[in-house]
Amino acid sequence: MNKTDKRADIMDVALNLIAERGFHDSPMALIAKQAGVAAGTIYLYFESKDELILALHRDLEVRITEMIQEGYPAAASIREKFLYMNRKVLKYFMENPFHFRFMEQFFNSPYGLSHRKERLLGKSDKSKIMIDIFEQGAEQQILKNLPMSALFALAFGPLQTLMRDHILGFLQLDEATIEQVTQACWDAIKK
Amino acid sequence: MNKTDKRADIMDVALNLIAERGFHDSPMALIAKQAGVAAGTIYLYFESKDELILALHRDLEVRITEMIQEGYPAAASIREKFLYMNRKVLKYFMENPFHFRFMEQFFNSPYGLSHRKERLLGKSDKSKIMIDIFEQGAEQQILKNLPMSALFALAFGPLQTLMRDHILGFLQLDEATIEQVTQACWDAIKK
Amino acid sequence: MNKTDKRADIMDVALNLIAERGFHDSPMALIAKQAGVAAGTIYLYFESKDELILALHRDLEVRITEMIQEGYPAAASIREKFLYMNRKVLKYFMENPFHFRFMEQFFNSPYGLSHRKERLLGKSDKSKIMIDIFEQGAEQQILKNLPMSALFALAFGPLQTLMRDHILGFLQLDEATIEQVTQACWDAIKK
Amino acid sequence: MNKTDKRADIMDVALNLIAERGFHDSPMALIAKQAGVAAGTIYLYFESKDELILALHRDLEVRITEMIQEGYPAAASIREKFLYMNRKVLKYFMENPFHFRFMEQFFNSPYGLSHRKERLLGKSDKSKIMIDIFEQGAEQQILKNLPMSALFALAFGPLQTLMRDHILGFLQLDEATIEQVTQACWDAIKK
DNA sequence: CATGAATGAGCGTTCATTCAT
DNA sequence: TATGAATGAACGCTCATTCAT
Repeated sequence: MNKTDKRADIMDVALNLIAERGFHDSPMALIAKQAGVAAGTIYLYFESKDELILALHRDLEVRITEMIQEGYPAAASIREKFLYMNRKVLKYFMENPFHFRFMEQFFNSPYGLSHRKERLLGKSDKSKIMIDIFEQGAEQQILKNLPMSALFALAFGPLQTLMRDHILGFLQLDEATIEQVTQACWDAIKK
Repeated sequence: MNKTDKRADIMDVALNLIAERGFHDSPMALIAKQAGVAAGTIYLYFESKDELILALHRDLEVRITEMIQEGYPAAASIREKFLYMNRKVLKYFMENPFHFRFMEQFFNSPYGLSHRKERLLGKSDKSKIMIDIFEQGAEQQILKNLPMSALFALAFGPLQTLMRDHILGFLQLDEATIEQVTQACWDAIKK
Repeated sequence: MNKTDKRADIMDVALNLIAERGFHDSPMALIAKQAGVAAGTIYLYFESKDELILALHRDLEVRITEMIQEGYPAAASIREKFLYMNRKVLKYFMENPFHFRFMEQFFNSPYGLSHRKERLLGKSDKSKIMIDIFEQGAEQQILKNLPMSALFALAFGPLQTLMRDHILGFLQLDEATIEQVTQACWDAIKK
Repeated sequence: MNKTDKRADIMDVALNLIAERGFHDSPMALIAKQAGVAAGTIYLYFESKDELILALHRDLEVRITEMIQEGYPAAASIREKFLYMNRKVLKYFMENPFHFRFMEQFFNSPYGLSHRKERLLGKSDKSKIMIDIFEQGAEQQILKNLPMSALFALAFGPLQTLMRDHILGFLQLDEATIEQVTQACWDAIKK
């Protein structure tokens, strides 16, 4: 087992534990035990628990960005781009509910706050596609004349609520509903 | 200072602390100190930290429910009812950002989960207006043919995201934007 | 309700609580509540929890001493005196199991230790009858030639063990068994 | 210092503290301090204070059982077996007064009660020798016709009382007295 | 690199006692 | 006398982090 393996094991276990139980109910000792390493070993790969959590978040962000970019119909209409992205994000989180739960925990914690504040100026890669869609939409007068973060809220807020309900078992998302909701989000932002 | 004062002081301090720092970074000792009482005093009014948190939630729920019902245009069209409610909720949370932050913390914790599970069967008063709007809308074929929780997500998901951004300072919500967003939410759910 | 009533209520409740749950699981607040008085009221009658406990012990000691002396066959043979006393003590505690449990708790605590140490010199009233029996027995060469505390142990140790088992439900003491055990204790000390 | 050392240190200190001061006047912090470890360290070896206490009891029970069985005259007469055991127990506790005090505390607490209740059905090893003696005695018509717990009380109750007095300094037990008392206990149970 | 025993500050909670009313 | 709200030291216990091996 090489260095990368152990690091990956730790991250994997930590992601799942935190997604299921939250930061404060995921002690380092438990993460270590489930990852099959000693408690001290985690500190060879991560400076602190905070660093581990931030690393997990960075990791997820990269994976999600890549996922969105893969197969992105760069040449299609704004509407099609939007529907594509929305569908894809929804399906990704349905297939990876722990990633969704982790992200929710993250943004609902001091980590998330400072993270977002840092990103305010230099926009992240993740947002690039969003900006692509929303700015093009504004130029072409296709979208409502709203601040970008308002468009963002209208486009993704519902997905977040929906995912939460789905993961907690309050709702069964099927293909047809996903399609309708995705379309409804478009209705919300289009002019 | 009478009994109610002290209880109210504790709740007030706890609400603000928890809204700003989360449950796990709001020790009882700190709540007590900021409320100007001894640590043990909190336990005269609340059985445990959990009970304090649940009491805060119950309290907020009542206030929010009352706020929505106040001036509710029961005789108006569904669209007008919806716009009224959405606007009002948004304004309330803008004026009481700590209430919003607390609620977010609450629903993103074991408390919130079990709370929602309990409410699944016997719908709460809070939801009554929602159900009023959504069920009437379905009957009158005005709204999209979606599960109620999907409609709920489309109607309120954006507000949540928006509020978060507003509170964290990423966005300045003004009257005009509120009006546009509210309208956009209606576009999302209407047929 | 006069002063004595309240004092008596507090002592009564405290005795029962302590007998059932022990000293440290009988908070003053609970004693007060069950006695129908305020917590502070106890301190009008007793300086502290310790004083309350010591008062309870003194009270019981008096009652038990009186009980033994009542009907004591001062003119009978040593054997009959002894059997009388042993039977009577056993029956008393069977009828007042909480008194027994309290006494056990008491002697098994710092209170009991210091209490006994104090009594070492000036013998208590309680022991007077014992001394009567044991010293007479020694003079008349009826009893084994043992230190008084050894005789005491042989005469009462078994009763204590038996009472404990009886109260905890490990044994059902009936008249016949009491008679046999009492006789057996005599066998142990007689020459 | 190896793992066993630290565990043993903690147990040793806890035994002595509890024997002298009782369970609720022996805080974990004090045990830790006297054992030369940090408070948290105790929890590496024992799940809780309760577990520590139960472990102490189990440990003592084993030692005492072994002590009794060592040199037990299995082939001798019932009387000799009984005298052997009684003498040995008495001497053991005289040499290890803290073990006696601990056991007293233990059986005079919720721990002891539930422990005895559990043992009522599946008799413990410790009792095996007792049962050996008492049942054989009953069969051979040597002992009084009494319930086993009554015989037990007559045989050991006095030792308990005696030990208590000895440890508290109210009585100096010498060889001759031990012998006489042991014999007196036999007188109490024999037919 | 890896271990895991050890640390100790900090947590939620209890309760004997006080004191303003 | 009587109250009971208020106190705060002390408790059992957790866990992120360190360091000798």
